[in-house]
Amino acid sequence: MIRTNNELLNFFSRRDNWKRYDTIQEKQFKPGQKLIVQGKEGRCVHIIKKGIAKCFVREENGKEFVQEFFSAGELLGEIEVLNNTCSFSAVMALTEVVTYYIGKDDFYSMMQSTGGFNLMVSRALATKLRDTAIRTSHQQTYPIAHNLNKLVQLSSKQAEMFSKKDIADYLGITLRSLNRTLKQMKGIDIFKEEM
Amino acid sequence: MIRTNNELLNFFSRRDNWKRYDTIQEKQFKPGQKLIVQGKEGRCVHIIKKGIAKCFVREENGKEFVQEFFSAGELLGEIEVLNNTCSFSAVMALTEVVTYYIGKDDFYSMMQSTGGFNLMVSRALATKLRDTAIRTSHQQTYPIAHNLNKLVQLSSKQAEMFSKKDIADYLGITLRSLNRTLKQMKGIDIFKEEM
DNA sequence: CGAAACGTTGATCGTCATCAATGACGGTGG
DNA sequence: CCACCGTCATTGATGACGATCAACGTTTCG
Repeated sequence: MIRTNNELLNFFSRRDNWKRYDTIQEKQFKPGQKLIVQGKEGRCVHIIKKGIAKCFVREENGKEFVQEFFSAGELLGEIEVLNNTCSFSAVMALTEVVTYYIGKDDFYSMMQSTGGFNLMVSRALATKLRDTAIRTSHQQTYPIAHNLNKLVQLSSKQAEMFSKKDIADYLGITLRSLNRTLKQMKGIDIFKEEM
Repeated sequence: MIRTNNELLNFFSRRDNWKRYDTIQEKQFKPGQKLIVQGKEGRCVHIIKKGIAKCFVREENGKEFVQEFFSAGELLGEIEVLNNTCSFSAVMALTEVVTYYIGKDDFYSMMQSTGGFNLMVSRALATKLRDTAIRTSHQQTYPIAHNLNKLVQLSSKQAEMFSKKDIADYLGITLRSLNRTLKQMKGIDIFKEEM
């Protein structure tokens, strides 16, 4: 549920790997603050040093859909930078978040000249794509209870960090429906006093 | 609906760009034949030269979910190769398909040494991720009619190529529901005699 | 001053009604 | 025979409304 990327985290935790790039610096975000704004052009990428952020889309009908929760090592904004497009989703800090900020040009420089960095980026993208595709398929083909069950089993501890609204948006359902389903599951399943 | 990638297509249409790699060769697939089998380890990637293929997941409950339809220039199998994993989805030729086949090792060589190729791959991944994410969000937050409407408007001509079952699986709905919705829409909307 | 009483607010749940999507079954037409 | 549709029943998810309860701050009274 919360994605991380150890490879990138390790890479950036060694300052030597990037200190020659001017624009790279640490940035702080308070809970609720946005790292990326939906509809804006992408001028930089972030790699999360610590904290948790949610990536979500606000649809025209007002509904929110949570693409993913990101934490240490995850790459943000790379899609927009690579394709020269505006961002289709927003990223907001849920906890205090610290990132490594990288300007667009430096990001491209690193891709071209810093050994292995392009592979790391490609792998990060491939993993995201894989996870997204698997999740999509599951959520489309199974009812709420099944998906919620899976989610709770995987991450009942982590789930405490999120508001129920966020979890509902992640599952693509209403808060009301989430509560209803949780209620039903408590009767049947193992997790009596979770969440 | 049918994705293409001109950048990669152009690159591979110039034979000089890749003729020094031993494993690269053209491969042919007849309609119904599989380019990638779900659950198998990824040992190669394909770039489609011509034809149309569908990428889909068979879930444990027997349902099929179509991730995407791919055509000229699209990259297949890169996720598995980059992450050293088994494929979570299958790819099957819908029409006659011709691909550029690239063995795993050559793919990595090209990423490292052939100028600009790694950027092309990253961009291809980024585009796929973007499209997938946008589609997911839409399908989760809008009813069938809305999504189907959008799909028909974008690609009423292309749609003739596919079986209705595939379109239904792409939308994550039943064939029955697809027919029902189409019927309803014909009464209301512009496309009287489509599909 | 401090404690009890009050009102406000937000989150959750019971209930009922509604809509969206599916399933079943039989009929029709190419 | 198969693809499609009419019909009806059913399940899944949502929406609306009111009741409840806990949290919190404010008021009131001894």
